Amino acid sequence: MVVSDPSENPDEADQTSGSGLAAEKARRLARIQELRDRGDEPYPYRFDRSHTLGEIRLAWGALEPGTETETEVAVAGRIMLKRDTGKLVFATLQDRSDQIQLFISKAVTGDDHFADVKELDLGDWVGVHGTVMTTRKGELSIKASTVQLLSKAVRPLPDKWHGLTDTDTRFRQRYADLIVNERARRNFEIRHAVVSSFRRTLHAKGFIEVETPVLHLEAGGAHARPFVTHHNALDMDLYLRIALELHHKRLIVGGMERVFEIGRIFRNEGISTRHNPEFTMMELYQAFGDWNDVMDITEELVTQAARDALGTTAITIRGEQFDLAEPWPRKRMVDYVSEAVGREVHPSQPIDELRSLATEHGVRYEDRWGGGKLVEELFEALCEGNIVRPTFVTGHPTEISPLARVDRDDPWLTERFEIFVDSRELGNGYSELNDPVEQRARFEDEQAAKDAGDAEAGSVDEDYLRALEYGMPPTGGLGIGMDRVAMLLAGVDSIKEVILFPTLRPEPEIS
RNA sequence: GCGCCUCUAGCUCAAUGGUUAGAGCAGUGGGCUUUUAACCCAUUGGUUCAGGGUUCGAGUCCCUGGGGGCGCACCA
Repeated sequence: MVVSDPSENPDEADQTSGSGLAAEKARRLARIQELRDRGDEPYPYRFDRSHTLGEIRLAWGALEPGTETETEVAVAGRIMLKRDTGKLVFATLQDRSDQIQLFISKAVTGDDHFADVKELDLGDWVGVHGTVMTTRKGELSIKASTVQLLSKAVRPLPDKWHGLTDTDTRFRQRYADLIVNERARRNFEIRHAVVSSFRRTLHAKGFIEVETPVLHLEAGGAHARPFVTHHNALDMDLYLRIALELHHKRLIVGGMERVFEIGRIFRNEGISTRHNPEFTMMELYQAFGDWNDVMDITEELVTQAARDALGTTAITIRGEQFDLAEPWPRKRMVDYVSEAVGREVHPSQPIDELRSLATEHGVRYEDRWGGGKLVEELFEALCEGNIVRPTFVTGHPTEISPLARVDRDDPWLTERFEIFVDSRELGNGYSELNDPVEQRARFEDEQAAKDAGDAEAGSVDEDYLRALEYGMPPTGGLGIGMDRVAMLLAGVDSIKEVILFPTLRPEPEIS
């Protein structure tokens, strides 16, 4: 550890007057030195607490005003507010669970200790021994006998009332955002509740949680541009995964029957209110099931997550109330498009008809696109934006679904669905294609598209085909964007509100 | 990548192109033993994102660059 002598840094040492940031830091650093000079440690190693603040409120929240108890407690947290009335100091202590007032009286603590309390700054961490009481006005408080500094904050907190509002600062300094913005803390509690709820639901259904490689030889399982990295010892490029799918289905071949993973995936694409380059995907695969089974599981997962995170299945989207517990509509993509254009649309139609339909509705297309791709583009342009309530859009054209099984009733379509909520895609699932011969043909189509210049197209994954050749049972598979579910339940419009440290450009200079 | 908006004290915000850029909070000094964003008195603190330009005069207008936001494009 390097300890610098403050005298070597006159910029910081000689600015204890004034009140700029540098002066404020210098003043607090001087206080630290003062404590050490007299033998006190401003950064002690540990503190034993008897209760969290939430536990205190739960147990004593109903005390009558003006009650003094004999109950000795030890609590710890950060000083958020201080109200100094002379010989009596009120402070607001915050821990993860709650905020509770400290009642610190000079007559109780003694003169010397009280002087130290006066020296505490907003932002300091303290451990407090005292008794539970309520004030005359009924505020639940800890009457402190000792207030021990646990960690001295050198940098001042943001505005005590307004908190942090500048989004740039909030996302860059998430630590400060979490300290002062209750809303930010709540969003991440919801996210946690969603993730743990998914795990509980899936464990109860007999799914095994697996961990599969992040570094891939081929970035398969989705259409997206990958990040490339390099392994020095093997001297080869590797791709960060863009999906979990292909490894999971290898495990189904291996006989694991029910697997899931909640993992980070990476897509080298634009950043927006709905996209972060790294995000969290839950994928699951269930042997002997098909798309209907995984649609049912989807409803159950999200509905249960709402119960666990919010205590209700009622949610509001764009001012409209919906109950997640009601069955979600299931409707074919071709039916959406047919409805939007006023006549029957299907990828089997002559390509010229579909192209003129695209032109008619202002949808630009490329000549290499087939009818299936055109139908999807029409759906995205004309229908996607109108879907508000949770909905399964089903029957994606085979052309755009290289890993999905063809619909048992329609060879142009697949047994595939996407979940849409508030115009956003929440997830995707299908009856898995398990015929190795057909899978090879689909891969070869992908490879042809890639060779023709489609940067997001896949290629032939020979190892995956070898796995299929051993035989994959009929399987239903599902992928859900966990960040999007968290957004839905937290009621926020930006994915950055549910990702602790979203991807940002580097800061020019930190002061 | 394109368009629009935005950036002022540690934080939250003011400031018709016109004195020396202000206020609240935080900080500092003083007062106060039941406060609740405590209060009262006094007070410190600025590279107005950066660099150019127009002007007698620029936080304000223009240009270039940077950060961020929103929209579009991209995005299974």
